[in-house]
Amino acid sequence: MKDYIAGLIQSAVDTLKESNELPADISPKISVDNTRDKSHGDFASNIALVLAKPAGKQPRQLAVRLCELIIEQSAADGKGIEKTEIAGPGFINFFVSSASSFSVIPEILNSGEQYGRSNAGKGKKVQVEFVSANPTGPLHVGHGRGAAYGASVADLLSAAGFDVHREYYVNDAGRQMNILATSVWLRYLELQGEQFTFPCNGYKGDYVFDIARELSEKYQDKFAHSAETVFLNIPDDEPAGGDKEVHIDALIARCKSLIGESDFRIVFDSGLDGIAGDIKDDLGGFGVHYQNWFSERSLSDSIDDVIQQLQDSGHLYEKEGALWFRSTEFGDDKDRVVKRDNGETTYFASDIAYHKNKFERGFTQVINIWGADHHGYIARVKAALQALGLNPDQLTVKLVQFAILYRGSERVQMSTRSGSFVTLRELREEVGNDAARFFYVTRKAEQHMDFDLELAKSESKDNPVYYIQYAHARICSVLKKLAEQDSNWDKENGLANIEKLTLENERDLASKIAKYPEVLTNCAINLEPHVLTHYLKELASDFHSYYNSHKMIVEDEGLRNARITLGMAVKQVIANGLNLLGVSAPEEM
RNA sequence: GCGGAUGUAGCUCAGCUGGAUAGAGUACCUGGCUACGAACCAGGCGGUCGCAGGUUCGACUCCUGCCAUCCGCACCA
Repeated sequence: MKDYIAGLIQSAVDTLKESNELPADISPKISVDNTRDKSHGDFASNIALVLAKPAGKQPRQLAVRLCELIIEQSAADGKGIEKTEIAGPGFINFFVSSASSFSVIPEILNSGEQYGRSNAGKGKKVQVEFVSANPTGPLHVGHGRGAAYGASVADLLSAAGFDVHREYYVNDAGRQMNILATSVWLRYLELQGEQFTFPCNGYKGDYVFDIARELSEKYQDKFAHSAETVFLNIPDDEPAGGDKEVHIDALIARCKSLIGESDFRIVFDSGLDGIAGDIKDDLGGFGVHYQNWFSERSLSDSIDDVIQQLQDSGHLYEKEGALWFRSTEFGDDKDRVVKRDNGETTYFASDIAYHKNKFERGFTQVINIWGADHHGYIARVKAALQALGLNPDQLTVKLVQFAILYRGSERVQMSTRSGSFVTLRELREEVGNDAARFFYVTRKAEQHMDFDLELAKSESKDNPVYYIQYAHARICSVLKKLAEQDSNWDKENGLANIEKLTLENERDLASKIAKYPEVLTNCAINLEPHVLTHYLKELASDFHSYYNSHKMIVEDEGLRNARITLGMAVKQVIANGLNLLGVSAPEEM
C-alpha cells in the first residue's frame, strides 16, 4: 500500500511537471510515512512541503493540486484509497478503506510462518560473527547479550532474504590458552598428590578441576612430575614479590619442556575441547546455533602470508626489533605491532588474516558483534582491510554494551578474579531461556542495560515476555473454549464475513499486523531487534485491549468466525515475531 | 589528554533516520471479574528531550561548543 501511494504521488508530480506547474528539473524523494495519530489517517506524505520551495508555491495550495490528481488516479485504480486530507502546514493524509485494511488477514493465514519474510536481502551472502569468547572458561552473562543479540540479528537478516552465515571465532591459540593448559596441568599435578602454591594468574575456576580430573582418569600419571622439579628456579609469583606474568610464562615453558610438545598438546586440547564443548552446549541450549566454529589455529599459514602481502605492498616497517603495520596511514591513532621482537605474531596479525579470509569466502557484508571494550580495535582492523585492497565499508562492527545485573534494586556483583561470576548457564536456569533471550534484546545494542533478574522471573504484566506470550495463549484458549462448546472455528466462513469487523479495535489490529513485514525488514537492515520487541508489545497490548472490550465467541456465527479469524492472524504474527527472537509462543501458560 | 558510547516522565526505556499535540512500561491515584484466562483492561498524575548556539517551512533527530556518566587508548588475547 505504501509503495502504491508513493507511485500515486510520483505520477501526480510528473503530471504537474508536464503542465509546467512544477519545474521540470526537480525530482524530490517521495516519502510516505505511517501516521502516528489515527486522526491523520493511515499514511501521510510531506511531499507538498518538500516541493513548496523549488516550486515557489504555498505548500497547502500545492497539496490541493496533488490531491486532485491522486484522487482521480486512485478512483480509477480502485485500490482502496478512501479519501485524502490536507492537514497542518501541508501534509497529505491518506485514508485507506476498511476492506483494504482487512485484506491482510487472508494474506497472513495463507503465508503462515512465512508471513513477514521478504527478499529484501536478495540472497546476498552475509556473515555474522558473534560471541567468540576465548575458550578459557564458561560464558558469563556479558557474553549472553552478544549471543542473544547476534542470534536475533542473524535470524532477522535471514528472514529478510539474506544468505546468513553464523560464525564463532575460536581463539584456540595464543598465550591465554597456554595459561589455561598449564592451569589444567597444575590441577592435575595436585590430583597426583603434589603440593604447591597455585599461580595467581592461572585459571582458578572449578571447571579447571573437572578437566584435570578427566585427564587424570584417562592418563593416570602420564604427565606427572614432582612439585620440586616443576618449580625449580621458577621466578617468584606476585604475592611472593615477583612478577605474575613472568611467573606464569616460566611455568608454561617448564610444562612444555617437562612433558614435551606432544603431551602438552594433549593437555592443551583437553582444556580447549572441554571448555569449547561446554560453550557450544550452553549456546545450543540458549537457541544459538552456528554454521561454523572457526579455529584461529587453522590460520597459522595464512598469517605469514598476509604479513608478507603487507610487507610487499610497503605497509610494514621494523622498529625496536618488532614488525609494525602503518595503520596511521588509514586513520588509526597509532601504528600496530604484527610481529613481536621474540618472533611471535600478535593477536592482531591473526585477526588481519581472519578478516581477509572472511572476504575471500565471498561475503558481501561482514558483521562483527563485539563487546564495547573492543571499540578501539575497529580502526586498526578497517585499516588492515584497506591496506589489503579490501573495502572497509563492507565490514560492520556492532558494539554491544555490557549488561549490569540487578536483583530487584540490588546490584549483583560480578568478579572474574574470585571465580564467582554469574555464568550464562546460571542465568538461563534462573530466569529461563525465553526471558533471557527477550530481555537481552529489548534495548538497542549500544545502550547500557540494567538486567533485573526479579523482573525477568516475574509472571505478571511487568514482564513483557509474559505479556506477549499471554496474548498468544489467550487466542489459543479461545479455540479450546470453542471446542468445549462443541463448536469450531470456520476459517472460510470467517474470511467471508470479514466485513462484519467494524470496530475501531479491529481496524487498529488489522493495520498493526499489516505493518509487520515492514517492521521486520527495518529491524534486519538496521540490525535492531529491539524494534521488534517493542512492536510485539504494542501488538499484544492492542489485542488485550480488544479482548477485554469485546467477546470473540458471540452468537452471530459470521461475526464470531470473523473475530476469531482476526485473532488467528494476530496469533500468527506474534508467533512469527517471537520465533525470530528465539522465544517460544506457548499455547497455554 | 585523545577517541567512542550514553544523557528523553521519580525509575527502566522507545521515538519509524528531519515532520503534526514527544510516547510506552513501572511507580503513585481511581475504576472494572457470577466473564472466551484479571498473568488482563479503562482512566488520572507525571517533561525546559543534559546546557548553549547554529542549519530551515519544521530539530529529540543534523552541525559546533560546553557539562555529566561509562568504556577504550599493549610487542595481552
